[in-house]
Amino acid sequence: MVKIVANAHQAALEAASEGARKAASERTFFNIGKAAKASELPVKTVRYYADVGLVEPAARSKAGYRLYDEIDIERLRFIKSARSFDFSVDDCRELLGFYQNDQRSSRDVKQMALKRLTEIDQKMRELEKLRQELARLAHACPGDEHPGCPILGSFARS
Amino acid sequence: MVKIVANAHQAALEAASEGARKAASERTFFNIGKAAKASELPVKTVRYYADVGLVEPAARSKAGYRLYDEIDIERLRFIKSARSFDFSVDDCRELLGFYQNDQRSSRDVKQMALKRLTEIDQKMRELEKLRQELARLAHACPGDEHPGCPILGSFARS
DNA sequence: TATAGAGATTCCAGTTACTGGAGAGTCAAG
DNA sequence: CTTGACTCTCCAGTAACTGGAATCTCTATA
Repeated sequence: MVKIVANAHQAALEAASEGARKAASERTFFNIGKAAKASELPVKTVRYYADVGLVEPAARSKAGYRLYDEIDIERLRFIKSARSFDFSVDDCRELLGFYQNDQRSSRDVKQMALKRLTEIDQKMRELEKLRQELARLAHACPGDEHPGCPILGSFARS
Repeated sequence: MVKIVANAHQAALEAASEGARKAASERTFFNIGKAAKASELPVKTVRYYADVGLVEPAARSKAGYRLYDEIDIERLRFIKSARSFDFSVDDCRELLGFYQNDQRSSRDVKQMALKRLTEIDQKMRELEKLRQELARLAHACPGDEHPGCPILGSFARS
């Protein structure tokens, strides 16, 4: 039996009792609005992830509505987390692949994490340099009604 | 006397008809390649800045070549510096406006610098949080040939 | 049952600051 | 006169969405 949940109240009920009943032949679908809410992503973004083949809905309704099952929603949540670390969408695709592959090695995942980490470190070093220099300039600037300004001066000179 | 560099023999005429911005005598023009080299910007970028009205060439040759004078090149260099602090192109437009306006107040410039500074600080705080959390996860990951991985686990859970 | 309103669809455009490339014209040197 | 280096304009693509238009579809209510 296939169930489609499109109503908020009903969806809540289904979601609530989700753990209790994964009875074999029963399947609960969520349309995009519910999937978005459940994964805390904007609808537009969920649709985008489907478009780029990152998380495609398990099915479509007769009317063409995207239908997400619980595993899809898990995937969406996974992506949301990975994206929050600024992994690119492509990296997310790869991470999701690892996630779904129980033959993976944690080595591969760790490698990606370390790579991302060095990128973050690099970015932070750059920002720190900018911050220092800009702070120095701002500090030297009187910030009054006169035109004399070491910030502009520095930009002009360098 | 008007001096023209880089194949721009018609520039004199055009510049003259535009009205003298430099007292009547010597004017040297550079075509986009020279201007790019002088400002250490890619040709494409210089052209782009012209397109978006950030730094428009003082003149055009008969054949339609962009002709930059020294002041233009100063502007390009100014923009390059400002951009290196990650001021947006719009902010650069504003900063350039200040730079070229001797009625400016250093207050306005300083305000922009401080705003940029808080943005940088904000970004650094975010990155620092990411870095810590990701480092924690990576540290906890064995990085071996087994599938068990706290990084994936964390993404799945959160 | 008619209908209003919420929510879904696709497709297109815009965001930022460029960058790459095609096809064509221009210039100086040999 | 040809060659090669430059330059021109215009179009497309980048990353990861986001906004909006025009058009269904579903459901709750009068």
